[in-house]
Amino acid sequence: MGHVIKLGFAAEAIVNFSHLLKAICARKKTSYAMEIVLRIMPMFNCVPNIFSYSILFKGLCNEKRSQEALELIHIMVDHGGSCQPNVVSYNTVVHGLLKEGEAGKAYSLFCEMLQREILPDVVTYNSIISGMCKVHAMDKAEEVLRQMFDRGILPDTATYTSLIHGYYSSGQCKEVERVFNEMSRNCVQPNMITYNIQMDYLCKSGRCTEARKIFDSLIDLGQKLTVTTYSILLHGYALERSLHGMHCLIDLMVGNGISPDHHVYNILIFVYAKEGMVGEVMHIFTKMRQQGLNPDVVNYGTVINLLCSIGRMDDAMSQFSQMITEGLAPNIIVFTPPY
DNA sequence: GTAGGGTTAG
Repeated sequence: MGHVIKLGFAAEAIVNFSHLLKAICARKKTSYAMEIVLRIMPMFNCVPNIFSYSILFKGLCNEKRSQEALELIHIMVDHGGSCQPNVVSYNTVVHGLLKEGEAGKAYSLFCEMLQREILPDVVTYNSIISGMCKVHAMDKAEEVLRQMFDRGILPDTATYTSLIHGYYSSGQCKEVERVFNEMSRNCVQPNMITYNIQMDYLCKSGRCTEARKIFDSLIDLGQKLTVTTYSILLHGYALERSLHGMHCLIDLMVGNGISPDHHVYNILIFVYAKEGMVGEVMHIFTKMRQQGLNPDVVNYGTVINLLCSIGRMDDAMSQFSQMITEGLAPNIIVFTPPY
């Protein structure tokens, strides 16, 4: 901040402010970022631009404060200043509202952007389609897809990936096949995320072998796999209780230079818990700290759940206290273990 | 040199 102010030249400072705002929002201090945009920047004659505001919108939505983002959009419009929300601003807030289950408000905001003659683009439609797919309203999603074509906006990989995910999770595999065909007809290629969703479905349906075939073919094609892809297959092996498969896969992952993350550790904790190997669970749980990963609320939930299920309530309570000490907010799962 | 969408764990 001192550096930005010392520059004292607003035209250049504005981009530096963007980096600063982004970093502040990443630390979940969006209220502070708002204070900078609305009060401190003007104090230094540095007029916030549309990038500054977009960072705030995204920050608010990430903190589940999309309602406030919506209000800020309205303030900008009503105030009629030189910096007006654009398609990115609307997209960010529409997406945030949908993520918080506010489909009605998201739709109203979508209508507002049309009224202000801000044209929706492929990202706008993808957010809406993905929102529909998440609540398994597949007919509605297909309707929005048609609207999109009517407006001359072509679906891309993300559009089709949302539809594929939606059909898989509502158990309509026949439709998944149709979407894949439509994709290839329209020359839109599946990417890693599409394949991850397909592999996840196969693993959760007890078809790890088929998922593994896709996995291997991606490696053969020289695709850079991420920790997510490994996690999906690892979870598949965990469901099969194939500890051998899991260990081989982790060796492969580490050999390819990818470090285990919270998901990976949690799958390990979970599978050993299911096997009743409590000592091993606690060992993994402490090992993640040594690797510089602080357990998150899901990791604690898994361990507390295990300890309760075997009647070790004192140990469960001590893990619970530790979790609170580390500033983690317990959620409903932590409070509803199977005892 | 600064902003938006689709995937994984209890």
